Amino acid sequence: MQEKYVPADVEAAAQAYWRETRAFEVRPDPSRPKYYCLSMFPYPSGKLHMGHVRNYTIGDVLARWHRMRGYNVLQPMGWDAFGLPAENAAIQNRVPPARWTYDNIAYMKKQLQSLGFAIDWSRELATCRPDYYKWNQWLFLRMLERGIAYKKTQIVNWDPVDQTVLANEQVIDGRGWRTGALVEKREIPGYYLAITKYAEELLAELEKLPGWPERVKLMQANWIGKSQGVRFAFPYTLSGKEEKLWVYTTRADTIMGITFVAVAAEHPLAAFAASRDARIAAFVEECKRGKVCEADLATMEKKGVPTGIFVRHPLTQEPIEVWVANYVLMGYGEGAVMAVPAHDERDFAFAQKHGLPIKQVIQVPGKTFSPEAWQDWYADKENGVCINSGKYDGLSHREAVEAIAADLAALGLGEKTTQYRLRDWGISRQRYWGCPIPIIHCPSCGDVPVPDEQLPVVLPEDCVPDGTGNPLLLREDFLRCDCPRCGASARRETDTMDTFVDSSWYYARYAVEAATREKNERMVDEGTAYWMPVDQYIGGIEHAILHLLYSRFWSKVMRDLGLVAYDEPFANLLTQGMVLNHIFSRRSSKGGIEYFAPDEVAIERDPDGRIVGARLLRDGAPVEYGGIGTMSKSKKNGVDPQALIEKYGADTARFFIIFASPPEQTLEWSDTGVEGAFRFLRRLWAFAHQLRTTQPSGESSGLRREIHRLLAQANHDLAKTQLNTVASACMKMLNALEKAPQDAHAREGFSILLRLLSPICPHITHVLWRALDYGEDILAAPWPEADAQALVQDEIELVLQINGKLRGSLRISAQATREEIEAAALACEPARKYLEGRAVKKIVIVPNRLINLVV
RNA sequence: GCCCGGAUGGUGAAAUCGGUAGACACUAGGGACUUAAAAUCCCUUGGCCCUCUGGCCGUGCGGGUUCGAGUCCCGCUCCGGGCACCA
Repeated sequence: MQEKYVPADVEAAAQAYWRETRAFEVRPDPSRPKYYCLSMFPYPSGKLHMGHVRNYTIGDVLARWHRMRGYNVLQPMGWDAFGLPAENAAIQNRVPPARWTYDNIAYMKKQLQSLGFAIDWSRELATCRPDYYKWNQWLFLRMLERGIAYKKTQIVNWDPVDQTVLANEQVIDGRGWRTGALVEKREIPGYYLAITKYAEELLAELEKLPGWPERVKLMQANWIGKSQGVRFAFPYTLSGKEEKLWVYTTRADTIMGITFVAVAAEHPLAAFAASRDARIAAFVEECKRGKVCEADLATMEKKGVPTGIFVRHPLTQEPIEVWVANYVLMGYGEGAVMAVPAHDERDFAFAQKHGLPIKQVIQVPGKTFSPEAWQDWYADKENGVCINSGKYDGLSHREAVEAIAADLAALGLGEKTTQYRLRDWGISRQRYWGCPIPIIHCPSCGDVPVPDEQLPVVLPEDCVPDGTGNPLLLREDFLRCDCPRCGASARRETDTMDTFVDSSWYYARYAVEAATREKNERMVDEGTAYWMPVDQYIGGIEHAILHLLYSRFWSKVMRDLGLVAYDEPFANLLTQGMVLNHIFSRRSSKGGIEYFAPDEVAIERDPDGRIVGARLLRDGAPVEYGGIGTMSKSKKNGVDPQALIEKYGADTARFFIIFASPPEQTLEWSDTGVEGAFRFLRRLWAFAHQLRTTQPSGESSGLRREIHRLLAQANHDLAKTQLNTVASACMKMLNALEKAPQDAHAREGFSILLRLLSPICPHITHVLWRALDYGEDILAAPWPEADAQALVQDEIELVLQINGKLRGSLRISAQATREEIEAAALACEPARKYLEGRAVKKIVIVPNRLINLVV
């Protein structure tokens, strides 16, 4: 073995060995437990960034650890290859998205390989390949047959200059990113997937996922947003006709406090009012400005106009005016709400602004109501009782809801219902670089599904979008086709699918057998049945809701079609914290935003070290500081790990990112400390070199006890995926080995250290394992377990507290009884000093830890 | 605005069930080795006080529970993630 640690040589040797032995290509094997370890596949944006390195290193540590513990481990990799950035790149460089994407994949694959991940590359897939997206189309057609996929109108962001639909991300301060034009809302048709049909199951089965973080389950539950309430109608007469205005509320107990009704701008009643009143029409028009996004709607100033239309209170017959308000969402409930200003904060703000009456109908004992200012107790469901509500006075929230629902039902004007916040999933995108929706538009037959035998509908790969709309609209060779039903000439649908469709089932596809992939006559197979569900899924917390919920939904649809047997795709989930970096930007002349990498700017700080501004190094002019945020290509704040790998090697990069912080925690990027990781590996190498050439002498149980103590701790930490302290344990082991005399236990200790470290730093440990003749392949070595015998101690140290304050410590036999400990504590020097003869009232003993004397 | 997290030295962090706060590292300072540099090794490194033994304070802020709180409870502040067309 070489005297000096040269990472490039070590890593080349280890990687060559894995390649030659096909170390990570796996097949189903019923004789061993399986472990499907999956990291979220990357979008091929160009280069890896530190978030990827973190994600895949965490996954690789878990994969290698399980493999050494005897599991049959599958760890695949692929590419989430459709998406907007490829079109942006095309606009900028006039390169077809396909070429840009494939080039990026090739480069990023090399980067991943240089990091030495234990990936079965024979299963690699890219979602932009027809052999993959064929099955998106096939499953979409099955959903269409079952009424799970359907067509309706959707509201999109419209750029009136480019005549194109914009993503929320492309709308900056209400304007199109390229044109600077004011964005409008526009209604267009699109396909939806009825995820709401699965709302109840998606919610209920969260409880069957003990391996998921509580916070993710909580976020999903809130997103699904199940509520029990009452759907009821306000009758009204319009142009001589009896009509009903339906609303939904969870606070039927406040029904006697209604002082107005508010409808969304898109509500039919608003449209009717607008048709006869220019002021209302202008307001409805105003509501169309701005982008389609909940955050924008929620932070908007609450505005509204009265319609002059009155409905009747269903219980009192009192006339109630209908308002059009911008805070009512058409997509939730009925697009209309009863307004009870006294007990709903938004209604309160709206009523105050427009001088509408505020009528208190709930009282919490001991509180005083004032219409002047909102107080949180006004919305209290737990402690309130009805007042000013006639026969309902004195009833609690629950009692009043029951009574009022019953009365409304008796009148035929309402019923108790369950409502979900979750909306159906709109999958149509008016974009080129995505999976074509397999529909043909026939002038006589209408929308006709593409027959299965014509799948896949292949996307032409040579288009170059220019930002002015979907280039497929110009491709006659793609557009023209024959109607499968009547044979007449027809046109293909040009909308493509949301990229979340691609990522909703890729994990099941990785698992199929090679033969199935080659023939491509089945979406999934027995390989899927063997490997699924994923035993450990690892990915960013930013996917806590959408991607994970869509994947759960898609799995359930596949199950109901008899394709798979599992209910849930991911048994255990590790949500990796984001890797953050500073964001710098500047307005472009057109009103768009241009981002700059942190190394392109000079940062200015105030005396407290806070960043107050920055200047672009190129031109010296100021740029705006946008705080810190997740590393992304679009914000140009990603850090390419390449330089790190080239300078220190993959093992150092891997060790450093694992050591830097626990996996679930957000990490503000800084490479301070990389040197320390590298120094550790160099010391490891030097120690191995020296261990090879020295004869052991003497016997010291101290070292063995220390190594096994650290091992027990590290195994405990591994089980809860707290990997940073496993890295620390490795450092502590090396410190202990270096300090101890080279006794008979040094070789055992070092073999434990190598195995414990190998999932994190697989290259150096592979090479040292062989160099020290521990065996042929460290991957085949058994995972080390702590020897309980080695941990036994005769004497322990107890902390002495007096009134909870640390006052000293005492050494005592590990077998000492409670009485012996108490006697020893009372007799020791610090106790006598601090007690000063005062009587001890109480003695608290925490076994093996401390004794606290309370006086 | 709504939902979900986070905050511990100059820095990344540790503290397993409410029980010794700051393990392990980084940075900085001092020293050894060296012609020199690199590398390596040793020492110091939360703040304040003290001649020493040692003492007091300290886990974002303000309260509370407890023999004992970084950890539990209540109320805030700031930062991050998500909000359905970024992925």
